[in-house]
Amino acid sequence: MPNDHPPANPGEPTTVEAVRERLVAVTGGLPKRLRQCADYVAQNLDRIAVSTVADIAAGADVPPSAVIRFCQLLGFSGYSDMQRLFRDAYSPGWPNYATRLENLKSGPSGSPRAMVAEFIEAGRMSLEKLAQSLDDAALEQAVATLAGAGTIHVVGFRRAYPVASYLAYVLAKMEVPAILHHGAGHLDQRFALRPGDAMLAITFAPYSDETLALAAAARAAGLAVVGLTDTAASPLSRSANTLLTVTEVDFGAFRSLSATIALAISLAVAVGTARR
Amino acid sequence: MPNDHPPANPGEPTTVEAVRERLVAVTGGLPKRLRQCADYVAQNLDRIAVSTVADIAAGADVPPSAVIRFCQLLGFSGYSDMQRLFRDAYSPGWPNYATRLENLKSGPSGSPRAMVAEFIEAGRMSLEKLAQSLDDAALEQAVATLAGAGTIHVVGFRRAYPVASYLAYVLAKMEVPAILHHGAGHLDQRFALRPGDAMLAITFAPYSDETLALAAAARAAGLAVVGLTDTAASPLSRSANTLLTVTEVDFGAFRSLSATIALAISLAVAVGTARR
DNA sequence: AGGATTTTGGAATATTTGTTCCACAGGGTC
DNA sequence: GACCCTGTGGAACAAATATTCCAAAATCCT
Repeated sequence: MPNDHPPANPGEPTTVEAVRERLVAVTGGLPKRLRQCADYVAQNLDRIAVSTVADIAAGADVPPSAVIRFCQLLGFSGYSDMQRLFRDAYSPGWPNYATRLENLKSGPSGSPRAMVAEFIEAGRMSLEKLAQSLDDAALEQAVATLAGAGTIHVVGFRRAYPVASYLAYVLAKMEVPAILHHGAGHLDQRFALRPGDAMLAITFAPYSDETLALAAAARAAGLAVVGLTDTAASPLSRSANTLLTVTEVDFGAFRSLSATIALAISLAVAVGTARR
Repeated sequence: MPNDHPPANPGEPTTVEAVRERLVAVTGGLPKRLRQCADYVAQNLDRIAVSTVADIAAGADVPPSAVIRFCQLLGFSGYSDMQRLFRDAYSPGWPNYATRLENLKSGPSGSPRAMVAEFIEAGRMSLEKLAQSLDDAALEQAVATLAGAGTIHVVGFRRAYPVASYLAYVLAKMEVPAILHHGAGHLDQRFALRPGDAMLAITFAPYSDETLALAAAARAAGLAVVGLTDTAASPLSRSANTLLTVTEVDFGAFRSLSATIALAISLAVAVGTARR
C-alpha cells in the first residue's frame, strides 16, 4: 500500500509512537498555553481521531489557535494533518480504497501484476479485519455445536462454494463425518438431514436462495445451524443458531476469500480436534 | 464528556447496539442505493467515527446524498448526528492489528481463537511471499495463453479443488467459456479437450495423479497448459507450457490458500479483461 | 402503454471546521 | 520608563464537509 500522503514534512512524526516521543521530548520549557495543550493531548491521545480543534481547545482550556500552533510545534502542518495520522492509525490502510479502484480502471488497464498487488492488499486487509472483529463467543459456540453433532452438512453455493468444499476437505481429512452439499443432479437433499446432525451454511450477498432454503429446512427439522456470512443483517441469521460473520474486503467484483477461508479452516480444525 | 445533545428525535437510536438492530430490521425491501449504504455501514460500523460522508459514500459506491438519506432513514437527522453517536462511543480498544493478534494467540493453544490467529498469520505471510516472489513474465504469458484460447479447462482436485472452483466461478462471471473438471461420475473427460482450448491445472504436493494425467493428456493433444503449483520442481512442470508457482505457508497440516487464491483470481480477472 | 410514485444524482447552498494573521499583553532588559 | 521579544486571543478568512432540493430516471401500478 503506497503512501497516499506524499508530501510529508521532514521531521513530521509518522506513527503514534513517534508523536508520543516527541511529546515527551518537547514537554519542558514550554510556554503556558502550549504546555496546557501538551498535557491535554498527552492524556487524550486516543480521542484526537474523533475530535475537532474546538473540542481539544475546550478540553485544554486554550483558544483554538493555540492548538494549531501546538500541532505545528510537533512537526505537523496543522491539526488536520495530525488528525489524519490518528485516523489512519486506527486501522491501517483504509481510505483511498475507492480511489485505487478508480486508478486501476483508468490506468494502464490493470496489468496482471497490478491486479495481483490489489488482491494481495485486499486479502491482507481482510485478514486484519478478521483479527479485529472476530466474535470469540460465537466461534466457541460454533465449535461446540459442530463437535457435538452427528454428521455435519456443509452447504455453500456460488462464491461460497470454494469455502464449503475446502471445509469439507479438511473435515474429511480430520475424519469428521461431513457431507458437502452441492447442486449436482439437482437432488432434493433435505431428507438427508437426520436428527442430531448439524448444518454449516455459508453464503454472502447476494445470498443464494438454495443455501437459505436448505438452512431453513435444517432449522425446521430441529438441526443446529451454524451460519457463516458477511453481516449480522444477513438473511441467514433467521435460520442460524450461531452466526459467524467475516467481512471480506473485495476488490472489484470479486472477494479474496482469505479471511473467510482462514476462519473456516480454523473452525474445521478446532472441530476436528474437539471430536477426538 | 457529558451529553450535551438534548433534543433527540423520537425514534433516533441512542446506542451503537440500537443502530445495529435498526440496521438489521431495516435491511430488507430497501432500494438499491440505500441497501448499498446499509451493507457498507454494517460492515464498517467501526469506521464511522473517523470517516466523512464522502468517505462512506465512496466506500459504498453511492453519492453522498444517498448516505445522508440513509442516515435519516435510520432515524438520525443527518450524518453528523449519527457520527456524534459513534464518536461518543469511540474508544479505540487499540484495534492495532499486531496487538489484537497477540490477544487472539494468548488463548490456550489449541483454542479456536488461537487457531484463527495462526491461520491469519499464515495467510498474511503467504501473501507477502507471493508479493515478493511472483514471476511477472510467467504471469503475463499465462494471461496471454488463456486469453487466446477457446474453452479453458480448469482442473484441480483435493486441496486444489477450492481454488479451481473459485477460478471457474470467476471466469464464468466474466463470461469466459470455462469448464471445471471435477471427478463427479468418474467420467473420462479427456475427449472434451478440443484443439484451440487451453488447460489450467492446479496441484500441490502430494500431487494428484488425476490432475497430472489430465494435464499430460491435454499437452499430448496439443493444448496449451498453464500450471499453478507449489514449486518449479513439481511434476506438473513436465506438462505445463507456463508454470506459476506460489508458496503457501501452512499451519499444521492445512494451508491457508490465501496466496493461491489471490493469484488465481488475479489471473482470472486479467484473462477476463483481456478477452473483451 | 401511460400515469403515478419512488428513487437517484448532482449542483447549489449552508454549516462547520481549520488556519492565518495581526494587534496587543506581559515580562524581561537596559 | 521605553524598548524589545515572545506569547496570546480572537476576528477574518479559507477550506472542508454536510445538507437540501429539484430535475431526471427508474420503477411500479393499473
